[in-house]
Amino acid sequence: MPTQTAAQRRAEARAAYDAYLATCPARELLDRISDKWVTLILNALADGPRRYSDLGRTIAGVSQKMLTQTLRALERDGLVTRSVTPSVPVRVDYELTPLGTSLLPIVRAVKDWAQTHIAEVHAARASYDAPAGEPE
Amino acid sequence: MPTQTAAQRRAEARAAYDAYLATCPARELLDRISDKWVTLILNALADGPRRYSDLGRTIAGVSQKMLTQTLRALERDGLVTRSVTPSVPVRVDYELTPLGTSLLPIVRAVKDWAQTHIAEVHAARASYDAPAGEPE
DNA sequence: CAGTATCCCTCATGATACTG
DNA sequence: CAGTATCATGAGGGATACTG
Repeated sequence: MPTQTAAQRRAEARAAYDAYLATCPARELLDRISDKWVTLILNALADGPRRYSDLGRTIAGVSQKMLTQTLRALERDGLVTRSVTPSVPVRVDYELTPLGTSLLPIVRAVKDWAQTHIAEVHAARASYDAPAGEPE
Repeated sequence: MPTQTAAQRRAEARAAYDAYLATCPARELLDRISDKWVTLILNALADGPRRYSDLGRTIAGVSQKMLTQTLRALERDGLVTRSVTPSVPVRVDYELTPLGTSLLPIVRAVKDWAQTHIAEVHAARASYDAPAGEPE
């Protein structure tokens, strides 16, 4: 294992990784976090740990598969922790890690932007879709 | 033909937007902007107008199809403008609108986060993937 | 130069059913 | 409760060829 500190690794990362490059691993990570389920799940975890079923209820319309799949990916990437309480029935809580917390303000901003500007976007679409000579 | 176009119907947006609700249009918009090509294109337009081929070169690995398709979607959503200069050969410039500019800081943050924290994420993955009893 | 038009295929996602 | 397993669908996206 290298003797580098996290800070040193971060500094190196900034220089070495350019998401514009197709071959760059940052591309893959960018695609990973540019995901609506990721955005919604991280936002849902903003106020502390939450249970699996609780998340499923908050994020209406998410399938069990996508919820589990996304949570596993987030856990693997070190953005959330998964803690099992061996009670009966079993209880599982998910919580943001420091790394996940560092991403939270950003995905929160994404979600907020979508909610705030949707009317403008819809207006733009209506205008774009309207036939050329269409009167206002 | 119906008196109302699909676009007009969409334009009749409802007041309460909550991206957590599955039926909410904000969900669709969230998914739209949570896209790696959107993130990369908006970032590439940060410093002013750029030509089609210029964008294609900057965002290495993007196919013509995805570049055109994403630019069209962004134009329709009112995030970028498309201006054609009828020279020979033709010249097309894309530029952020005020609405697009309002999203820029956010997608920039997403891209920067990916580039900055990729080493940590990779470390987390290695740790997650390692067999349980594996020595450090 | 800046696209458009096809073909084609993989993978992401949803629905459903089952389990410790 | 918190998943896992399986199947089916279709949208995402690349490669290629053509055009004003």
